[in-house]
Amino acid sequence: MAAKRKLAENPNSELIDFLHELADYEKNVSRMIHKYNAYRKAASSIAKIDHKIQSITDIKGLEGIGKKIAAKIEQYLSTGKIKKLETNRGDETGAAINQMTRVMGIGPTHANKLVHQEKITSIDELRSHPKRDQLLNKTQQLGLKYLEEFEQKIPRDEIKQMETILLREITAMDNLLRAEIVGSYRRGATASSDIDVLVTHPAVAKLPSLLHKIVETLTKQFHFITDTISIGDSKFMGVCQIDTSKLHRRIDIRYIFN
DNA sequence: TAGCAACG
DNA sequence: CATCGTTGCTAA
Repeated sequence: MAAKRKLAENPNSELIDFLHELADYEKNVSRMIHKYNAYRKAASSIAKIDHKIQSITDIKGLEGIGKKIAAKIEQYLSTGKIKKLETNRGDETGAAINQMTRVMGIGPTHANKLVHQEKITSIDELRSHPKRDQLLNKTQQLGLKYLEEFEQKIPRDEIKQMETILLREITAMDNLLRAEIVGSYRRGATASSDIDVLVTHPAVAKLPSLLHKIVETLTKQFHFITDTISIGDSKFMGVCQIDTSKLHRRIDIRYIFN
């Protein structure tokens, strides 16, 4: 295989990162979803520019860049910094809220509640909190338990091994069932953030309970699935592990029935 | 049971 | 890339 070339970096990536950071703060901490959208829109406009922005005239009139954001970009161009961003970074409460949102299932609403009502300021404090299990629903408890593992990318080779097991065991259950790994793995990625499985059955009006059956088998017979986050008739979200020496991984199984 | 929160 | 469908939780 040809050596993988490093993707040419966007000439304005630092500015784009700053805008994303401002956006996240508005969404997670200030709870201003419209400001969040405005920053995202501005960032995506700038991402389309293929040369390094030299002056404010390069972006004046660009879609999604109004007075307020233009002023911040001006600050960035002249000083390399954005005051608002520096202020945000100095906000310890805001930092705590952002930490909480690292946990799967904890969004802006719950993160704010944990920090403002329970005065929790870090992941460690959340872990050791006496009321931890009352403060978090089941999804969030799993998210906290596996936080560091879920933040690790899954090497392609590991997904390949999982693919072998999944395809074998699912077709063994019913030889009409077809399973395939989709998502970034399917698109050739060398590492993925989760495993995305698509299961189809050619027969019409097949029982919706088939997904439950698949999940039950992979859990009880093979101990491949270790936890269920949510399960309905068409979508399973959970946790799996190829063997006990490997990390726990996020897995989604979608079942398409006609 | 509706409506919110979170995920992908 | 954002919007929307699916799922779970909880207040009413």
